[in-house]
Formats: sequence, C-alpha cells, structure tokens
Amino acid sequence: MLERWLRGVAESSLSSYIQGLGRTEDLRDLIPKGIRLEFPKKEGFGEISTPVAMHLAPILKQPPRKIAEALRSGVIRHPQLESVEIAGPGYVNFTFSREALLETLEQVLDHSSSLIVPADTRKKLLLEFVSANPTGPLHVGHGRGAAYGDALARILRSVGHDVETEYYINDAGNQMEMLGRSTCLAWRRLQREVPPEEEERFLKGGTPYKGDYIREIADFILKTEGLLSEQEMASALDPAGNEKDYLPKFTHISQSTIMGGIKEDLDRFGVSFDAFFSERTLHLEPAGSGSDAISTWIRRIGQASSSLQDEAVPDVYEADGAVWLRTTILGDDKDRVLLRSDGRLTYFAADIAYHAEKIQRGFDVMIDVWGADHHGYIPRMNAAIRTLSGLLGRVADLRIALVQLVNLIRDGRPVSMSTRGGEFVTLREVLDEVGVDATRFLYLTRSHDSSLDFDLNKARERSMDNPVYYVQYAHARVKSILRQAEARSILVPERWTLSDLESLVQPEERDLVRFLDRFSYILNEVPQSLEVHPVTEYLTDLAGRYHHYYFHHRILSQDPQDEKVMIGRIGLSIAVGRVLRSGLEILGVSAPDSM
RNA sequence: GCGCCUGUAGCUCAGUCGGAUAGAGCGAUAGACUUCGAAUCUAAAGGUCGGGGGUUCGAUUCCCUCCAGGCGCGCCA
Repeated sequence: MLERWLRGVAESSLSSYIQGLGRTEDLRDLIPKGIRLEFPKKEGFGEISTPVAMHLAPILKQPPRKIAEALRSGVIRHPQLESVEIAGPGYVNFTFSREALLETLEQVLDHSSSLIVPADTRKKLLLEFVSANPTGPLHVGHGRGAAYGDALARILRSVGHDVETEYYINDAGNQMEMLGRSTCLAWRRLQREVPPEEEERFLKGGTPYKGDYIREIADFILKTEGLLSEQEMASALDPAGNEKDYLPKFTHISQSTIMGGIKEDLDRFGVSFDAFFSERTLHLEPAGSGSDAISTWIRRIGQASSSLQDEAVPDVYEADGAVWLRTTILGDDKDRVLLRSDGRLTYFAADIAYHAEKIQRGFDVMIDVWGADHHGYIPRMNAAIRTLSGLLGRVADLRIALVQLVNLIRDGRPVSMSTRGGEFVTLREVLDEVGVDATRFLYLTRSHDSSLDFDLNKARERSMDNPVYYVQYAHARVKSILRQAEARSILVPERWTLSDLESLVQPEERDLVRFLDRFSYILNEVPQSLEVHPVTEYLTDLAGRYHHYYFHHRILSQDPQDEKVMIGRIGLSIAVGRVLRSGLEILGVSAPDSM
C-alpha cells in the first residue's frame, strides 16, 4: 500500500525532472520496467530504497546523485515520509513517518477495508491445472500441481482478477482402450489363470496399467456384473471378437471410477475446479478426411473466422498421408502431426481445439500448469497458439508454468517411484500420513520451477523444518492472547483509531507494521511472476517477526497503568493475526485458533 | 546428439527481470520456562555463489564455454 503510493509520487517527481531537462519522453519510455523499489534487509538503508537514479543516469546523461537529489526534493514534502536520504553512488532511501505507518495499521484493522490492494486492471484468466490422465489415481507429482494451481487461482482472485479454473480430462485415445483392457484382464484373473499367450494377444503387445487400483476396479466389476460363462469370457477377451460389447464397458467403468477417486482426492485436498473439460467431446467433430478435414475442423472451432472459409489454413500441410502443422517456425525440432494417416486426430490436434475453444471464450490470458516432463511440448503449443491467433483474428496470450518433480524422501532415502509399474505413492497416502495443511504448505515452499524434496518424516514433525506449524502457531498465539484479554475483561476497541495505536513506539513494532504493509505488494507480484512461494516465505517471515516481538515485549501488561500500551499491542497482534489468516487461506491452509 | 530445469553455508533452499556488507531454517555449539502458549526465543559459528572466460562503474544475476545432476526428445497421451 505504501509501496504503491511511493511509486506514484516518485514517478511524478522524476517525470517533472525529466521535463525540466527539456526531454519529451515519458518516464515509461526511458525505463520500461518502471521504478525499481527494494526492501533493504539491512538497517540504515531506509524502509524502501530505489536504485532508479543509477538506472536513469546513463540515459539522461546526468550524474546519478543529481537525479537522486531531484527525486528527493520532489517527494520530501509529503508528510508520509519522515526522511529521504541519498546514499552511496545514488541510492534513494525512504523512511516513512510514524503517522503513515500507523495509518496503514489502522487500515489492516478496519474490517470494512480489504487487506489487499487490487491490481490496476482486472483480467479474465483461465487457469488449467492438474489435468491428470484418468488412468490412475493422483500421485504426489499431481499433488504438487494441484496445490500450486489452486493457490495461484486464489492469489490471482485475491488481487481482483476474474479466474476460471479447469481440469482437462484426457479421456480419448489408445490409453483409454488400454485401461479397459487392463481392468478386463484383471477381472479375468479374478476368475481363472490367464495364460501368457492369451494375455499377450489380448493386450496386442501393449503395456497394461498395473497397481492395486486396477485390481480393485476389476473386483468392483466382478461384484456388480457377476461372472460370465467360459464362452462369454472367451468372446469378451478375444481382441477380434466381442470386444465391441465388453471393452467399452470396462473402459467406461474404469474411467468413471478413477475420475471419481481423483475428484474425491481433490475435494479432500481443498482443490476445486470450475469445470472439467472432456477431450472426447472434441473428437466428435468433424468428419471428413485428409487435409481438408483438418482445415474444416480447425475452422469449425474458429467459427469467428468466416472470412477464411475457403482458404487453406496457414502452416498446415499434407505429407506422407498425414496432416501436419509447421511447428518448426517457432523452434520446434520437427513439424507435428495433426491428423494421422488412418484418419484419426492426434492428442495435439485435440489440444489445439481445446485452446481454440478457450480463446473463443474470451480470456485475456490462458495459464497452463504442466508437469515438467511436458516441457518438450511447449514449442509446438506456442506454434499452435500463433496459428490459432491468425485464424481466430485475435492475439491469444498463453503462459505455461512447468511444475518440476517431487522427490519423496523417507528415512533419509528417496522413495522409488515408477508410474508404469504401478509403484507410486498416491496423494491420498501422503494426505493420510501428513495431513492436508502440511502437504499443501510444503508443496508451496519452493519455486514450482525447482524440483522439490518432500521429506515425509519431517513433514510429520512439528519443527521449524516444517514451517506450516510455525506459521499456524503464530496465529494461534495471537488468538490465545485475545482469549486472555477477554478473560481479563480488557476493553478492545471495535473500531480502531490512530489514538489507540499511538503507543506503538518500539523498533520491533515499527518493523512489524511496515512488514504487514508488504503483504499486498507480495500478492500483487504473483500475476507477473506466477511464483507462489514468495507468499509462503512472507508468512513464515511474518510469523518469525511476531514470535520475536512476543518474546521481547509483553503484550498483556500486569500493570493497569500501561493500558494504553497494552491496547496498542493488542491492535498490532490482531493485525498480524488477520494477515496470517488471510495469507494461509490464500494458500488453502487452515489457520487454527488453537493447536 | 539436441532441448528444458537445476548447481549458493554440513543439509534443504531464498536472493525482488545488473546494485549497498549474499540471507533464512535445519543440524552442530552455548544459553532462556515462578510471568501473555518453549510447536517459541537469544547468541556466536558456518560462503572461491559448480570451474573458467567475457560484457559493465558494478555480476549470484546477462553472454560464451566446460563440468555435474534431473527431465524430455512418437502418426503415444
């Protein structure tokens, strides 16, 4: 809040200085990135600092200290600032007045005002995440994507954006058939031995899905569908025979069972989606064959592009009996097939259709959260988006966030995982073991772009290795103090005024107040960076500062003479509690009143 | 072979799209509960920012190169 204000006055001060030099450019033209503001960690460099004078010096051909001086004289008259100092080669260090800081505290305590200053422009965003294939339960890797995507959605909403979240279900293609065959085979095994030749023939040389969940589904089918005669079984398992009747049934039951389990897990994890989008629906349209089919198909998606009806789609061509998209123009290794020579669409083609659909729904920005193993997919998707932009006549903005691997650690050793072999730790198992709060928080302590070591032993510990408890404890501590105050019948103001807070004079108090003010700033950085971990880091830091304060200054005084001081400190505590609760909620973590 | 991510204290990691003396936690060391919750706090210790070049007034940050680890390179999804 103070940061936002300071940015404004600094901009106008520098702008008038630049005009005074006889230059016609806008400040934004000279430094497109804007004025850089920093929060110095060291004492003595002010509360907010800027090296902007050094950035402008070579552009304006003026000495940095001179620019700094101009900036200083332009802002110093504001009562919000206690001092503005120029240091070193040309840093400008701002220190806020006590009144300005107390006013921000008053705002934090005002329940009618939001803790968070909204972004300048409200955008319509579509956030797609998790999108795990419905061929098996969510594992720890999906869990990280779920925690990240959900927290990102909450943060983007908290700063005022209009966010829709979506889960793309890959319910088409070979994998679904293989899923059906896998459960069918397992179901068969529940009745009698299956000779290897029969298994091989049935699976058509493919690799079946394994794992307990396949057997459980088979068991479920056995219970609901019963046994079949040997003759019926034989036809059910014959790849050339009766599979049309049986296989879709197995596929359907398997998929809906797995998807139901995924939704249960997400629900328990506190992750919700506005919509689930089925890939299969995209394959129903259109008919046709060859490059003509893909063109009409893409056009049908882009109904807005009526002017293109009879033109060839750019970058789409036919070769080797298949239809290709020229993705190499945007750095892909090779062009990619859209329509196979057998007339079926590829996964990529469907994904393009899906994104075309997104674009037409009118989102300003699409954000896709993918597992890191999909990074090779980025160039072709960017190429596709470019083609779609031309086709649909509007520029589409796609941002892709890759979530790196999760390494589970137990007893100091990595837990080996292999999805193919059905050996993996499910999200559900982790939630059973360490709980929702710790799991979510730990997933968000590192940048999504770095691989994460998830230590199951430490996740269960209640130590500083497990910062979720540290933060929750600070919140519980605030609540505990308030309970004490109530028990002692201390009169806490319902509506806080500056005079209630004037007693806050300690350096630790000032530090806390200005740190509370930074909450909004941290959240407002997220839409650009798409990084969520600064929020967990901020909360951990805030909790630490409060614990520190608590140990050095008694909040509830024994001495009735100190009532004024006590009220101020209670106010500060309430403010810390509000920000901690708000921050934890934004991460999808609970803020218990007692632990 | 090519591409993406990573390499910072013993360990796990921050480091704000080039800025001031590189920061936390854990672990190890020494301390603090007759007082608001010790799931906490305090103190000191710990660094050739993977190696080497380059650009710059200034590089952990940008460029090149090498080394190490992870992941990916289908008319699979």
